[in-house]
Amino acid sequence: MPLKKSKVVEQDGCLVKVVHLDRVRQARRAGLAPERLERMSGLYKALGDPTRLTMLLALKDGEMCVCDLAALTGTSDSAVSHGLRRLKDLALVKSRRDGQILYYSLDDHHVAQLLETAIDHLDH
Amino acid sequence: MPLKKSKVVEQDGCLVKVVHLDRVRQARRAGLAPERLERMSGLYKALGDPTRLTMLLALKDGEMCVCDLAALTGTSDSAVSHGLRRLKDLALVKSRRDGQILYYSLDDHHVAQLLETAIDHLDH
DNA sequence: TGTATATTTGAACAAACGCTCATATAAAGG
DNA sequence: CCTTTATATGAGCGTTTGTTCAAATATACA
Repeated sequence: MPLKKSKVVEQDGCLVKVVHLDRVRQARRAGLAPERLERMSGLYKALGDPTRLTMLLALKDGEMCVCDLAALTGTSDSAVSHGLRRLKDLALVKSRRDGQILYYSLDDHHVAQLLETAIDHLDH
Repeated sequence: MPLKKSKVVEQDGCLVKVVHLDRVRQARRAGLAPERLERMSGLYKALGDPTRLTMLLALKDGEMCVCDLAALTGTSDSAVSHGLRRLKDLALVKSRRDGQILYYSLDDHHVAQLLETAIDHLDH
């Protein structure tokens, strides 16, 4: 079997070495637009923090308010509030006010599914 | 409708205020073990970087070698290698050697599913 | 064996992150 | 109104992160 050799090609005005130029081009075509890629990694980044993740997993079973989530996660109300804002900006959670209390819950069923899929992967 | 009031309870030797103590206790029971939570957030953290995410999305369509991924992502071979090691430690990718070249691919179908689920969420 | 190619590894450093603290807003009740 | 309670917000700060650079492996080939 003949072994592959690398070529040096121009890319954005720079010289770059590649082994499978066709494969790289295909990946570039199939890849996400920069804006969507940024959104997608931002989504994962938000989920990649134990505190925020604990909140989301808890909200899978029903709505909770800020100070309950603070008691659960063992951090301050402030930290929880900061975290919830990020999750809300990404449409992962939504809130409902009842008097002074804001009840947070998962934004839609996609979010729970997102969590389930990752949990499935945990067991190898 | 009577509005909820917060209680102050003891937790780990500290005083913490909660509104729905029962709800917090339920969430604590249902929650993941610390070790699994850490693994899960570590998984998301690995996906939460544009460079690594670009690699994974590209590998969905077939295996690629390090320098191809470097050309695709616009970073150095070294950066790609560092990234791939993290993904490999989390069983997100696997590698196969053919001569001097290492071909990386998604570890199993779960990974592609993990990516698809997130892409679905992107469109609201 | 010696050179070239492909990838890995560790240290170093700037950038991004999550928390805390102090302060601000919002709603309820006296 | 004024106070209390629940949450939000911005600045500051120590930690983590991703990249680069230099040097180390590993395989192929002359």
